[in-house]
Amino acid sequence: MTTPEGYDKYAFEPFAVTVDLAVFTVRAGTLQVLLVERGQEPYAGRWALPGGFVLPEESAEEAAWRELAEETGVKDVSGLHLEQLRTYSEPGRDPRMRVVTVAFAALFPDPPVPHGGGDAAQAQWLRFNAIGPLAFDHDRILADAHERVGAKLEYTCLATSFCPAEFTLGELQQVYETVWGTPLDRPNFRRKVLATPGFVEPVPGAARLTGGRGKPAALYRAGGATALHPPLLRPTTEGRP
Amino acid sequence: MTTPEGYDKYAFEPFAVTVDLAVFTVRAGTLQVLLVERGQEPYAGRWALPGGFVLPEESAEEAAWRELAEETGVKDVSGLHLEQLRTYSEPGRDPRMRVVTVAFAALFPDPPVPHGGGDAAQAQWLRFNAIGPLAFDHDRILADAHERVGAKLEYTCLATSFCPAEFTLGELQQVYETVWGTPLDRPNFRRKVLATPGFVEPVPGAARLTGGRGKPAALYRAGGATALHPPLLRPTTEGRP
DNA sequence: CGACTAATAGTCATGACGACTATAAAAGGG
DNA sequence: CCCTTTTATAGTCGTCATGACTATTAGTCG
Repeated sequence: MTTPEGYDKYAFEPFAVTVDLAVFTVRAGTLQVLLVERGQEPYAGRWALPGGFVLPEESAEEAAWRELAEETGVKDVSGLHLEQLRTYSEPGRDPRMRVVTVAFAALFPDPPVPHGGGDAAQAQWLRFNAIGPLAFDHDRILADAHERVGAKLEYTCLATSFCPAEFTLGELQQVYETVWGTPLDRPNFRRKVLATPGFVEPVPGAARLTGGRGKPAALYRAGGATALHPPLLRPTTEGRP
Repeated sequence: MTTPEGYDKYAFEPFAVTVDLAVFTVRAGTLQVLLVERGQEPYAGRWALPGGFVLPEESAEEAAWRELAEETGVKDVSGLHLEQLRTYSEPGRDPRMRVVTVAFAALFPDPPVPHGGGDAAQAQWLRFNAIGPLAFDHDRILADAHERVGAKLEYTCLATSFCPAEFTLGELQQVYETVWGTPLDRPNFRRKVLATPGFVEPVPGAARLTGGRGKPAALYRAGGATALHPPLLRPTTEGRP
């Protein structure tokens, strides 16, 4: 038996532990993912999820926050949404050695600049729909992350994490439509969002945003609620396992 | 930066990777958890979740299945529900060394015998409500597992995994009430379950079980569906984060 | 000024759900 | 043997959430 009683330095195999991040954003009605291009074998030239080793004195969560700041080039990433997805540990997932990775899903609200400074290997935003095969098992991780985010939009207020501090209901609806890939009825979406206490609250200054054509929309900001009761279910999705 | 490019044997700290299992069952209207008593320091004499090291040639899932069979003493554990919960990686969670654990939640349908054979350190079933402080961070893992199972009852057919192959609707309702700790209205529960296609299907032989007092109940078995649309929400739980 | 666009305000029928009441089929006690 | 207790099953009723629409308002663009 391999119970954790009386650890023997040689009773177990040491593994490398990494974190991998699936960072999403919604820009111009498209869902985008932060990716890095691999420079070395294996999978040289392929795109991969940003990530890195968990350091000796940090947890996987701390490593994920650190990587999130490093890869996006943003100093203050507090306030972003970051949650653990699951852990991928198949023995052959990295051909070089045994690597166990803790995957995270993160949301970037305000579309940041494509790629900032001088670092050539800086991460880039790519359209979720136009992503070819990724390195390692990152296709699966990304698919799992997408499914998780889509599911969480149903029963949490997560969608506001995709939006800037102040947003219109049209922008919020676009988040849902972009992540789910389904159009929603605008009046019904409005009614549902406004009927959920604490989901959004109107910006008091009677502020209105005049972006382009059409009637200017009222501005809202995220409310205090975190859960949606009852949930805002995806349409036409009958039996979803 | 700590990107996974060009692994150096000494660029990372090796961690021990374990699995920990929160195994639930419903027996006689009480929720019970499989626990082992620790014989050594640290936390000697305390109860802990069963678990063990991930072996060099197996994934965390395979390790969890192996541990599930070992700790319960049941040969064939296929068919049981086992799912990954999340990974706990705080540097100080094991005082001896750096251990990253992948936690799993499992369900045992038919209440197995309290503890089987000769092994003195065999795992035992304890009432969920009467569980003192566990070893390590297992209190938190157990709480997370309980919350996950309770949430999954809402929107999946998971409850049938707590029941034997053939069961009455009263038994199924007792699963919900036991895990959630809330009484449910029997006629409404019936209506909801029977109205969900594929949740349960009646046993064809017009079979009826006469257990004790009262009118005998019809027998059902699990249907083909896995998801519940719309979900069966917990009552009186307004804003749940 | 008028077409176009987008936001906002309704309407209406259906379905799901909570709170009940009523009936049926067994066991057990006098 | 009847009557009470117990549990399963059937049905009712009002409310609320929702999907599918239609209508109105307030701006830009030509």
